[in-house]
Amino acid sequence: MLTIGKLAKKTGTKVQTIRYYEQIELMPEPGRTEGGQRRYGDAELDRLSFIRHSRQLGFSLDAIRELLDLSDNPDRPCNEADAIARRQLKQVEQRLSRLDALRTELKRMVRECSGGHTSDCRVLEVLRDHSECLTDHQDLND
Amino acid sequence: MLTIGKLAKKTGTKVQTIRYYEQIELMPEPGRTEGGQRRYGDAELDRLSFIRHSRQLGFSLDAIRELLDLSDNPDRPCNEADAIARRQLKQVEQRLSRLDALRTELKRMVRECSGGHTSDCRVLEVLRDHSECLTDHQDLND
DNA sequence: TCTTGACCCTCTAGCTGCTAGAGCATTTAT
DNA sequence: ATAAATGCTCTAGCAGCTAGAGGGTCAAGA
Repeated sequence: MLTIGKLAKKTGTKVQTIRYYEQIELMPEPGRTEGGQRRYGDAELDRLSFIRHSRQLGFSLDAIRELLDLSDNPDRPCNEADAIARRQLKQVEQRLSRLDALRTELKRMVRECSGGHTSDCRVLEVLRDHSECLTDHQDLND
Repeated sequence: MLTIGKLAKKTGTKVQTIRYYEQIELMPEPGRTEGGQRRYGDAELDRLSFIRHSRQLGFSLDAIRELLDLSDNPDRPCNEADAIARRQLKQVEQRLSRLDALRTELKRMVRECSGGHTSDCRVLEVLRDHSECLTDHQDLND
């Protein structure tokens, strides 16, 4: 039987976070000692590890809820879990390409820093210059 | 003179967001009509564009506050702005490498989906299997 | 000039995913 | 028996917005 602190250590989660997961019903209410302290068994350890692992992979708590649900019902078709993973993959790839563009831009900014005063600092200039970024949302009538 | 709605459109910001920026003093209090509606000029348009552009590059509101401060004081040395940009670049690169690892893992999960029932779904199995991820935080005494 | 509809106002509360702190109780080792 | 370490609940806070209620204002057309 594990105290909440030990469970936290074993899973690399914070104590508060575990209680939070209980509150939002991602983790079940555990048993308690006479004095009212939580005690956890292996099932909870597994579940929390699953959650933590999923979080590290960038799944939202809602997605994790779905995944836990699927894994609690082994008769449901696998493609639901697959779909969640695919959705997640798509999001990750989108984030990656955006970040990649940012990196390029930031590198350019840093490379071109004048080294002088802010009045001719390229970093600020790039940020100030919005001539190229008025395309997406710009309504030319206004 | 722009209404808040026009300003929002021109900068691709939501109206509520502009008011929020005013509230946290990232944007100045604008002039008002007799009836109490906000009216904006070019200075505000520029400032908001700067903010928006910086946000798109992933800067935090705090970082943006610093940057705006620098750009208001053209005599300060450029390297402060440079440092902020470098910090940002570092963060972006960290996020990139983490995301890249995630993508690999997710791709593997999706590739190996059994197509059958969740009971032997690789997606769930990978998530459940924490044998490799007990290294960082694991205290072997517990 | 009046009306209408699009816009604007403030205020409060909500979202995600935690995290921190106050003030107190329990557990465990010595 | 005592004291340190850990646990408890409750409330509030963080970033960075977003949404909705319940109303007021503005500008264009009839």
